[in-house]
Amino acid sequence: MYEDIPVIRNHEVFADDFIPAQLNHRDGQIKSLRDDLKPLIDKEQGRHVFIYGPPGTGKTCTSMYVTGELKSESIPSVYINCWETHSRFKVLYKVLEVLGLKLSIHNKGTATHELLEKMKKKLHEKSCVVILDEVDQLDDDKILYDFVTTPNLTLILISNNETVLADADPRIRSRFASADNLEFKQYTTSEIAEILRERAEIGLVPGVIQNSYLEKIAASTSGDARIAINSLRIAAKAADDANTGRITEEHINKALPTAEKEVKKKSIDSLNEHQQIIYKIIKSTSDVKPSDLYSSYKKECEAKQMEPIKDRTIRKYLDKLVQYKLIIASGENKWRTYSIPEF
DNA sequence: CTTCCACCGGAACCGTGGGAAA
DNA sequence: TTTCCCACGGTTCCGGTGGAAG
Repeated sequence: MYEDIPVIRNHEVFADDFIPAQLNHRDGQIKSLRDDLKPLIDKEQGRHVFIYGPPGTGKTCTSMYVTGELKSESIPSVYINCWETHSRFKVLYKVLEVLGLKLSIHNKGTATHELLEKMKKKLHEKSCVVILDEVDQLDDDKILYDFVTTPNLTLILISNNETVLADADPRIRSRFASADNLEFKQYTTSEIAEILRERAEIGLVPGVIQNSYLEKIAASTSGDARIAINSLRIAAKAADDANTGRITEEHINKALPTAEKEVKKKSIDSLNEHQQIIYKIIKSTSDVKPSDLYSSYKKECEAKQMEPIKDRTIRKYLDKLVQYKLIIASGENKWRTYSIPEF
């Protein structure tokens, strides 16, 4: 009989969507965000917000933290990740769902404009906040116009890219001219270390990890809190599985590269069969020319006895892979080549 | 200078699947 | 049930771009 020596006390603490009770190192942004949304409490129009900054800087977390505070004022907020929910229809559908509108429709058979009308009617009497995470993944910016012309709806747009709105419809841009622009800079190494300490304190059994290990993780994750927290989670899980009762340096060393790969693997897994073939070809041939890519792809399909998709669709897929940052497209027209990013 | 070539990407279109009204 | 409606993913069509070849 083995004695179980747990290391992890609370798994939720290490989940991507965990919101700590006390959010540190983002005081300025939290205050701005609160001010922007404050009018809602007095049944007035809030100020739209545009949040930008590199991954793992607390953009999503901070938004959820502040909008969470509005719950006690019974102001609902709708969080939408535009990676998963990217069509105008689906976004509206989700908003209605959260607003508690009973929808007899499941998915098909209802016109988008009908959903829009329903939403506008509902928001006549009630205000709400809509958070659009990864806005640049929307496949149609009409939805932004829909939102911006809906009274009592305050938008929080989140993106890695500071310039997403630059080529949006001018009517959207003008509405966003008065929006609050909030920049989230990369965390410093010591800030990451402190965030890890906070998580360890509530998520791990006391004393199972040395401070210096937390600092080691912090130092090797270049300001990305999500990767840092995932590293800690993976190391803790390994210690739990090995039943060592504490996290060793070896656990840390193994966890660091795994955490970075995890994100990539997740997106590769979500690709369809054709996209995976294309990805593999690019991976095995550096700087592939489009014509070579098409022919290799067709050959591969023949070998697998599957119907190849058309070139135009391949181009659409390539576009998607570039957005996922799984591949890099360099050069224009004739000189276009595709390759896999370094590291 | 004109034609050709390889590629890009917008727009319209089409078949499919599934809910809803008749 | 049948008929209609509609979102969605993929396809068809095609104009544009810019260097190379004639």
